[in-house]
Amino acid sequence: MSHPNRERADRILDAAGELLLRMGYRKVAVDDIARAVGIGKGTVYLHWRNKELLFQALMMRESADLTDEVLRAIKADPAMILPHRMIPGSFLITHRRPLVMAMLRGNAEMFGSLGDLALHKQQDVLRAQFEETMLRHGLIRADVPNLSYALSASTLGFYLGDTLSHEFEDVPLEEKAAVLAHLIRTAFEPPGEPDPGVVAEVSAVLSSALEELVSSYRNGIYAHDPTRAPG
Amino acid sequence: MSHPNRERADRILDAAGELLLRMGYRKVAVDDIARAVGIGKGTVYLHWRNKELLFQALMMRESADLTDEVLRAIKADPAMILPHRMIPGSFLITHRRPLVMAMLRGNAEMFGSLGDLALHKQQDVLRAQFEETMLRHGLIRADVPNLSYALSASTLGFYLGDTLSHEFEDVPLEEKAAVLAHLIRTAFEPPGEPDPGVVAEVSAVLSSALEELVSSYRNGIYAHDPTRAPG
DNA sequence: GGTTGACCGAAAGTGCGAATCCGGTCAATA
DNA sequence: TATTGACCGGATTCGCACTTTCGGTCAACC
Repeated sequence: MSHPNRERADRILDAAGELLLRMGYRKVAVDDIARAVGIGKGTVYLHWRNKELLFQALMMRESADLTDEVLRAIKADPAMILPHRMIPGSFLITHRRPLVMAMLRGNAEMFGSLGDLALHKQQDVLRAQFEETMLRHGLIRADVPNLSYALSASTLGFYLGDTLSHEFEDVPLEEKAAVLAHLIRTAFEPPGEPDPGVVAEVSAVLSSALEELVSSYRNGIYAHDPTRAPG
Repeated sequence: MSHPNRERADRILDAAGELLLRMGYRKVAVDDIARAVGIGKGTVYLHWRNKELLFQALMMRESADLTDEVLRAIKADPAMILPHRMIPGSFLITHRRPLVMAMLRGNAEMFGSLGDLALHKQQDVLRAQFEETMLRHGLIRADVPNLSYALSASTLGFYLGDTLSHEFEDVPLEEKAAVLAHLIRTAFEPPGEPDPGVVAEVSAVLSSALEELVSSYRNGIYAHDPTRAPG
């Protein structure tokens, strides 16, 4: 094997993440990252063609890890796929990842020109599939108008909550998640208990979709390794 | 009467609002406003001690007009006080006022240092009163956790919706309002039809609260007129 | 006495050459 | 042959003098 070793790539991404949080995209020099890892700057370029791809890889890894965490929660308890558990659960998991939070908030000065990373496309596909599956199995009510927008708009405020207004920044995260759970359950789920068989089935479908997403993210991390010939 | 006439003050505020929308707070010179109205710069200072107070008055007037519009809607149909009508209704009314929208979005470059204007205090009082009244009369369910936060967070996303993400900017405003109505009704209101007597009573209470708020705003507009001695 | 616009000073903007930074490369190195 | 860091050049920042803008005042005017 002639291509740069993966463990080193991870150490580079670790350093990049730490520096990104501390100083923001523009003020982090590739040289800083290399020095933090104890390698030469040139070596970094053996892993990614340029700075932007390096940080894209970082965010890919972050997304993969986050998705994996959600996936494990579902494996541990299939009922986690119910919207009123899935959505607040993801909310909590996401909030433990400062890089993802910064990206969601479009933190302009942390991520300079570093675009939307095209992560959204895959996420959008998954979200559409989530909604469709839930609807088909009766786990989301059929009478919600414009479901996609409804879910986005009603969830967005929870994520951006204390970015503006600071009014509720003292409310503990778990309490916010509980509010979100109430909102989702009452506004989007049908009354009554869900059928356990349906839950198991949907859980399986969703797990494999998430697994696919995780590995698609993971592939992306090294997709730009210059020593690998393109497919 | 020796103090500057009110009709002229309104013309000044009209011009200020127009220029504010077109060029933003910093690029609007007091002289521009005066010239647009056809008066001298000094005359503007007969109405407000400085530029900031002028624009605060502008936003006061804007808030008063908006609140008044909501009030008239309630007078026309008392059932408008029901959360699932009041909140989407205010949403629509607010969206027709570009200045208020810009302020809500904290449009930093439109309102330079122009702070939060202390409008929030009065609004917060009203909101608290709204929630308390609704709860007391059973028009909002008692089992919603952290009601204040729940309402804020679930509503916020609708207001900020296409500021970020642009994903749903093609969805017509009326459809967004309909989604919001569904959300509020299912998540915050009890099932079944409300008692018409209760609606009438709450409508009266709320109307007078709104009237008070409107006149408090209106008083604020000229509160800084230097030719008027402070109370 | 209501109104004005010339006037003031602080602050923001402009122009520009010098100095610095930093992404990306590649010949030298181990 | 994997790794490196000196090196290149484009872009950004800095320093600084100069100009312009503009909020706020007030003597003069109607």
